[in-house]
Amino acid sequence: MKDIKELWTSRVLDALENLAEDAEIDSDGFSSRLSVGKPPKSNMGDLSFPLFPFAKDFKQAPPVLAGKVAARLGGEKAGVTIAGPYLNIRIDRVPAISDLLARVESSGDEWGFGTELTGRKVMVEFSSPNTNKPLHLGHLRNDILGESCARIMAARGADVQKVNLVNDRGVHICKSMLAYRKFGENQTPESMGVKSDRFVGDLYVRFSQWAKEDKGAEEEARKMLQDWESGDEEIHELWKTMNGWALSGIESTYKRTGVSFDRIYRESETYLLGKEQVLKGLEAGVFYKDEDGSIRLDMSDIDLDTKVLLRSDGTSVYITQDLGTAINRHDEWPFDQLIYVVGSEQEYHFRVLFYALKKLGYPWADKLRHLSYGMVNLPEGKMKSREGTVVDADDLIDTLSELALAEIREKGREDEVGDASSTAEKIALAALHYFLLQVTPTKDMIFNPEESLSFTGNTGPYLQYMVARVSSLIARASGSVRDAEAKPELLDRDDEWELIRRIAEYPELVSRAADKLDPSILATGLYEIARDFSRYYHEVPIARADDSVLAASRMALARAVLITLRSGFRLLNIPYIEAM
RNA sequence: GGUCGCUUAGCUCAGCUGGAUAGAGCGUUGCCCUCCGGAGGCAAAGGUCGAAGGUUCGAAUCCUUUAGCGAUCACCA
Repeated sequence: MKDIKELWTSRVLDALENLAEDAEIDSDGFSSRLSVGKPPKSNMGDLSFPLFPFAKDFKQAPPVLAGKVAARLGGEKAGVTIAGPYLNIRIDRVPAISDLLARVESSGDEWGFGTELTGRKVMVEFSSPNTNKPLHLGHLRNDILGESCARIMAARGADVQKVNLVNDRGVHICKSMLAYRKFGENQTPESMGVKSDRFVGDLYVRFSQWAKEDKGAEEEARKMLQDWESGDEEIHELWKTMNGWALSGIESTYKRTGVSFDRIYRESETYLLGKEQVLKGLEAGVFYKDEDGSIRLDMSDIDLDTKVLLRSDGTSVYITQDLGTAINRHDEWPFDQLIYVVGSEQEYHFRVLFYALKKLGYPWADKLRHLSYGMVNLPEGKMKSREGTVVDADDLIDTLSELALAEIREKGREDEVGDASSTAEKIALAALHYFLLQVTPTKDMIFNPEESLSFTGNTGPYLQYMVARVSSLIARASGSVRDAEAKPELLDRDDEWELIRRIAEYPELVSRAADKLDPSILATGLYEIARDFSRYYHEVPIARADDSVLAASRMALARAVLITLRSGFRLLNIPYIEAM
């Protein structure tokens, strides 16, 4: 379809340039002014070229010009019509259908893949959990964005490495450790029968309560951090144990949601990095020593203030280690792009970080990118851990899963589904992931628990349902339909052509999603295919069409729909199920 | 206060480089199971695209101003 579009664009351009030549008009810049669109109604054609931009050159009204171009392109016989100032093109359907169906079939699981990113090494950092509490809804958005973007870029040929920088040290980590010492009574997640990351998280909450009553709590936590940094053995033992609990719990959530990493970095191993770089920068004169003794970055070039890179006592701040880790990573794996999937509240931080690296003279500094995603808010407002309004990731998936299971039972589909609880879990993940991905990443979104649990309308389960229906349609096709050979010329309905067009555009959607780091482009596209197919399915008999050749032709279309949806599911990390 | 972002139907969101009558889902109202899976389909109602200027043949889209909301501006992470 893309080729056809390009072909017609150049034909129209040629026609315009020829006309210009005849009239001795300068045709420079015509190509940049020629745009291609889609007529509002499909019966008007498949491609449209507005001719307003050339009216001035020719000193002719756009409709007159459109008529001349149309005539030159062969007029109606060639599929070219005019509608006022628009030049509309009707694509020759039969060869396009036959070509597309063949391409989808032969690509199979790799339908939608491409090569424009081949050879590019892309590192994607996401998730970044703290080892003092379980994952929450905000992490789920982060995780699915990172995972999905990684898969989409890989589909377009990139060599992707997914990394996770675990925040496993610092005063907040000490807080849950301190709470354990004070209130833990040597219990373990096993002895309490709670998920291990939840166990640690509960202690963190316990600390906050204690700190409210006792002003000395914060001070004790700071003291503990100092002891940790000086290598106190007992504290390190406790730290290892509790981090192990937190991490194994978090990892089981990753596993549950289908998120994975190629490399896990721990802040406890990286937090000392960067100091050297800052000192080198000071020597080179790109940073300066303030009169208070701290080493700073002057950002007046980009209209920002100054930023401390090293404290006056010589210790690191947050950005120091980020400088160090970025440099380390590039040394280890010279990436062409490094994408940080981090909330929009850290935009300032990344501006500073990228600027500092540029000042240090690293040419790859402009290959860094902050994929800044918006906050997930609740209808009542922000999620706040202090107020206990944070939505826990596991709880949320549990709830979704229970609802899905209840739905399966209510519909009496337990037998057809096989393992009902595992199917329910897959439906829950589809609901969750699709909900989080259908919104443009950069925008804040509102998560209404009741509404988002809905399984009807534009939702993940709706897409799964369509896939399940098509799957069973294909699985139950009779032998005569199976054996018959599809004839593209029998797919002559407008709704069939519309479906073909959407399927044909799918690879471009994947490509655009990769380029913009925006899976919502794909999510919307998949929904439209599913919706159109659903309408078609209601409208015409497919497997039960009048004769087996017609049935086989429609089945070929159904198969193309299935292949496309399944491909999209993989890229969006939405589980595929054959029955629900 | 500075910087960045957001504002489209009652609600949640689409709207590709400016192009023909601004689209979905939910909710509301009314239809459709002798028919391949009703977690479905069809239809109706619902909009001065926050406001005001400007650029343009043409603006939800670009520019300026302005209002409301949010984030951010630590020797915190």
